[in-house]
Amino acid sequence: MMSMYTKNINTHLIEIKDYFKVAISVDCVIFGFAEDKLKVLLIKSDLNEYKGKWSLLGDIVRPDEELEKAAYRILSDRTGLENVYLEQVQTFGAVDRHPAGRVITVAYYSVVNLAGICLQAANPELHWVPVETIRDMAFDHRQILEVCLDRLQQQMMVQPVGFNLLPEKFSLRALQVLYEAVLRRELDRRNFRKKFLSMDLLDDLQEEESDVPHRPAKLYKFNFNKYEQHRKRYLAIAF
Amino acid sequence: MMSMYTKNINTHLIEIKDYFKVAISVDCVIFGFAEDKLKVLLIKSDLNEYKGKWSLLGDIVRPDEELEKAAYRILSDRTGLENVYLEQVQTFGAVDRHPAGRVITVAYYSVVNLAGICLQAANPELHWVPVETIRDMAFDHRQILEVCLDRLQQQMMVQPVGFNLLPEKFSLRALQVLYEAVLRRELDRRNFRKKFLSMDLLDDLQEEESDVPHRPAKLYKFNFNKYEQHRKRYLAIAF
DNA sequence: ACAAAAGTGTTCAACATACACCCATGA
DNA sequence: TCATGGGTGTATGTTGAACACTTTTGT
Repeated sequence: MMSMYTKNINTHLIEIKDYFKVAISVDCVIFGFAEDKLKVLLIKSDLNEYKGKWSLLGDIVRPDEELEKAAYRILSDRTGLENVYLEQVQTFGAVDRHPAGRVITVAYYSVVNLAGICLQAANPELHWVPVETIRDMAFDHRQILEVCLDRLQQQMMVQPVGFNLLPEKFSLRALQVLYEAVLRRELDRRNFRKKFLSMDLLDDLQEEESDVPHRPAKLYKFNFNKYEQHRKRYLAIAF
Repeated sequence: MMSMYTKNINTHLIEIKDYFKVAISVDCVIFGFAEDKLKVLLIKSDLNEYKGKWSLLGDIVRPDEELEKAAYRILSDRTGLENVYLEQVQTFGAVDRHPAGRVITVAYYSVVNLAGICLQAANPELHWVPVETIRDMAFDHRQILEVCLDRLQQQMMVQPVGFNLLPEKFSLRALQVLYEAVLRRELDRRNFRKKFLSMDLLDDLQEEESDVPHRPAKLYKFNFNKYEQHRKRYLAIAF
């Protein structure tokens, strides 16, 4: 029974049937951004059925634990980060989705600044994998990833989630590369800059990049406070 | 044990603890439209704790049942309708949300043409309740309703879900009244008509209203096929 | 003839898109 | 001086918003 809390339900086979008819887990799709690519934090599955395949970070929810708390626990256990952006996406409950029995999983996605993370030394199997290189995954995790990626793309256009993927100080170029990587399309540089500068939510830090082999870019910081105050509501009917 | 399948987890107290550590249920927020008002199908709770309060339609998920199947089952049991629009919204898992123990519930919303529904005679407690009159509800159902209503409002602006709330043949006026009721704001008639007619997704049926004490309106039908083919993808970055 | 809702067009402002040149820096 | 990306403005088309009168029907 103890092992239920210390082992990971996705990487170690547990006879859930002996404890629960139905078990609840949380799976986290943790997005990061590095080398101009969108990445996801994944672990190699230990489970025989899925030996060597990539798996999301997940765990069962403890009987007295809130769902969101469980997601934060997984996140801080694996990345050491607290207070990160986290959002529930969807629940996956296919009867045969887990070989150990009926495991219904609630998927969350998170966006973190990958640069500020020391992966736990205890987990050499943990890797930041570029999203576009991912093919097979364990369980239905490929599908979960897909749905979370869709959600991220939608949110990026409507809320300032992207800034959590960058360091606090960033150039407009970095921001654009990020948007292009997540939305998977090229954007016009002048229009992109115009748009973000005209939103008036980027604080000009009066600083510049250094150590670049070309003209250094100005650095900005996203003003979350100003955003919270001037939040736009969404109006147009269009489909 | 048998009673778990025939009784409703939200209206009859069951000692879940004896069977499961955690139970999974599905709750359906079923929207309808009548008398120019958005309504939800609700039932009076039988549970002592929530005697007389409104409750969503829900039931526990059977061990071998897909989540979505469970939602469809609830829907067709209560409304007799098949093949309706149904969408998963969010999962609610607060530790104390159900007095019978830990019950994690997956919320779905549905939109149906209320006119085509005969409520099951076996359920005199079932009612179409105008959304704006709803105050207290059993459990956390008020919160669930709120979240589903938000989602419905968002979807209405981006996908043609609204048409499922109307009869097959409808006037532009009826469509506008529906949008105004769901989005809770007035819309300009000329702009509304222009927008929907220019989408070119409404088939002019060459029919008119009858028995109205004024000039009869033309009737239209939404062309779902055409929509599926010309689906817009959503582009602008705005927040 | 009157009441009640149907139907219709134009103007203006805001915003998305397309597009090309000069500038600052390090090598 | 060259290579590399940083930084800028204008013109055009589309779309949303505001707004008032005529038409058709039933009573």
